[in-house]
Amino acid sequence: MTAPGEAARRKPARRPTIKDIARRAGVSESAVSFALNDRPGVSADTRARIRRVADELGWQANSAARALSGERAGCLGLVLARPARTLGVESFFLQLVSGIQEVLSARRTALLFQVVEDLDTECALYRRWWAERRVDGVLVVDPRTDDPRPALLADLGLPAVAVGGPATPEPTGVPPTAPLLSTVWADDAKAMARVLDHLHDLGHRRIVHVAGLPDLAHTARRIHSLRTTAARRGLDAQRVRSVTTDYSDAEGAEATRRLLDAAEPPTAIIYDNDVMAIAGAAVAAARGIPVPARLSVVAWDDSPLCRVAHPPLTALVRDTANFGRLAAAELLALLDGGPPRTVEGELPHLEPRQSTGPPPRAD
Amino acid sequence: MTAPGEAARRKPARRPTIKDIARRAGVSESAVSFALNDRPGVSADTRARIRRVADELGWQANSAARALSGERAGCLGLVLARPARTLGVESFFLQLVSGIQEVLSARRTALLFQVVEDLDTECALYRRWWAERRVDGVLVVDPRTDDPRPALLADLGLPAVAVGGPATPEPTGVPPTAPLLSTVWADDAKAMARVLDHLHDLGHRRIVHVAGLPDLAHTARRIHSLRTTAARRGLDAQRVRSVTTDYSDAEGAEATRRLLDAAEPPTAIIYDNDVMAIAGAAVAAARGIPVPARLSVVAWDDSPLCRVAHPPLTALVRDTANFGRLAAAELLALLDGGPPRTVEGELPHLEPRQSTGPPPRAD
DNA sequence: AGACGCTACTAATGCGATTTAGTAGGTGTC
DNA sequence: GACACCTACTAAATCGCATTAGTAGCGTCT
Repeated sequence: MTAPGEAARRKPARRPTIKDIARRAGVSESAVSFALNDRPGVSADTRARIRRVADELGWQANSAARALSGERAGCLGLVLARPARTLGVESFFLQLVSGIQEVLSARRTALLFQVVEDLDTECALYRRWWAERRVDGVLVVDPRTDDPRPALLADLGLPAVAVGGPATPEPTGVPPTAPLLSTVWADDAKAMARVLDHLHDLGHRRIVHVAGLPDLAHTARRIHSLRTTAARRGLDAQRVRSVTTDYSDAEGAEATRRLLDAAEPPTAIIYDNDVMAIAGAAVAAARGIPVPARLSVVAWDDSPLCRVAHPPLTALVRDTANFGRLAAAELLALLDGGPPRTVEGELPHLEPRQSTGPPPRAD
Repeated sequence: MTAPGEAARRKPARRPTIKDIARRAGVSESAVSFALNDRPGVSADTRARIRRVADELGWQANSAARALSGERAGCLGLVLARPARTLGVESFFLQLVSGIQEVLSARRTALLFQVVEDLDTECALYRRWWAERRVDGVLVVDPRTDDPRPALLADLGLPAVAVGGPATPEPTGVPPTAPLLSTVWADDAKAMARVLDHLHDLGHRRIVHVAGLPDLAHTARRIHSLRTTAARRGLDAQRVRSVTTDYSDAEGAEATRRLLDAAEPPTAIIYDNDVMAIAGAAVAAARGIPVPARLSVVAWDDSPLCRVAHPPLTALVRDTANFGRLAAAELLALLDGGPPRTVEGELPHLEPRQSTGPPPRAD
């Protein structure tokens, strides 16, 4: 009657605790804790013995117990706010995540990953994770021009790294609490200038940038850079400009159609992601417009697709996994008490392929 | 001197505990626990009052404390074992994950997601998660024909759902411990039969299946189905066959090149994913082989890319997010003490687009 | 009126670690 | 030899919640 669940299902192996180690090593639990956490208070001999026993038993700290007493959850969070519709073909996130985890796994830190529909849900999730003490910090992606997240996170005291750009250009007004927000970003402005230079040097004068979501910070930076670079080169703002989309293949194709139907169609188009670039190239192909003879195409972000496209697309290549590594390292540094920093990742470089060339003679 | 960290960094808001609620509601902590967990032992009035106070304080259970006392971590795990190289363009996983999380978030369950290099690391990770009590169960993807994971998980007593196919056809030998493994799968065999029927009806007699990794269970099922369906239809096994790849665009393209160079090139190719299909179509385009006039192309798994390709690719469409929902629901049922089950997801359906048509007359 | 049972609670214990406050035992000092 | 002092440990408290074992109060039955 008092029998412990000696039911049909055989009980799986019990997980060893420090108590088990203590008993087998003939010491107290505290000694075990000291030994396994590299704290002083145990002799080298005892420490070695305890370590050996722990290994024998295959002991691993119970993460819940550790989190409860030690303040640290040993877990970081990453939320991706994307309407399911645009959860399309993008290697970006898996690459980023794999880079992040390379760094985290070395530190035995787990990553909580969640896809949500919108920004509000994302914020609610941060609150919940904070209240539940589920994560020690978060990686914030897709920073926006007017972003509520840094303030929220500062308020909660949740350490964070903004991946992809300075979410807040400068702390404005009264800091609510000391923000623990680092930033890892790439110089989109300079990259855009390089692309424009490349096209301009080839002879293009009518260049359109099919941008992504307008309220993302990096989109704003790219648009701004296009404008200033064009001005610097004395290009006509009517002919060198940006149009915004939602990053989907559908809007990329639609924008391309509109552009090609215009009285003075562009001779080069820069797409803010690979999917739109492919979609755009397909539109051109469908209309019998040869690439690059009559239209040059550049994709921001490379992918296998750009390589297998016909013709292969000139692309801005960046090492996304490395970006993830950088971000993870920065967040860990923050958790270790380091100061918030702003770190610049590698500048994307232009990989010329067969989708760019000089514009048709008439232009 | 005894001042609590009244340091430079202002202390972030303290998270309320049940003790705070108990004090404010004038009851004991146990009463609060009962009230908030829908257990008997408190009157309706008191329960309501406690709930109100908890809401006011914005209380959320500390996940570590709950895990420590309540046995449940409130967290599930998903490991993706992929060499970084093939972490390419695939909407499959993000879609799957977003479906999974739709179900989980309703139950306040988090998802630990990790990308690793290989199967061994994946197994090690399961062990660690188990030892650390980090997860209550896991979702196993990419089941293989000879898969070590079911046995390991059964051994650990870690509930799991195999996503994408019966990892073990039937429990063979002595079951180590009662396995808690459910399966969610799609009938790849029937889907393959449909594809083959479609192509056969169009008149194709030389059909090649460019398959993915040969040791994945669903690849095996597709290959087997191709063979038996071909036999049933009286097709020549020399002319209707499968070749395997690693799913990458590079191998997809390479396989296509080899096939097209053969003495009797196929008139139709079925690719096991969208990336290879696009790469294959690009190879055909590069050789001036018109699709579908001289070569029909079918992609297994749809994506925006198939739609924007030129011509748009005929694809086997499946609702991946829904597959994720199904898997998550099954795992939760298992955690609630339900029996392991095998659930069949929706059959993928063929979406004919412009990449398939009758073979050239000569054939 | 006492035994009984039920409701609505409180007190105490445990989960598995970390951490603080002790406490033996040895060493050095004058 | 009394004292301080360090080393190497142990005992006990703690984290926040769940849970089990009480317990007080009240109505009911015989």
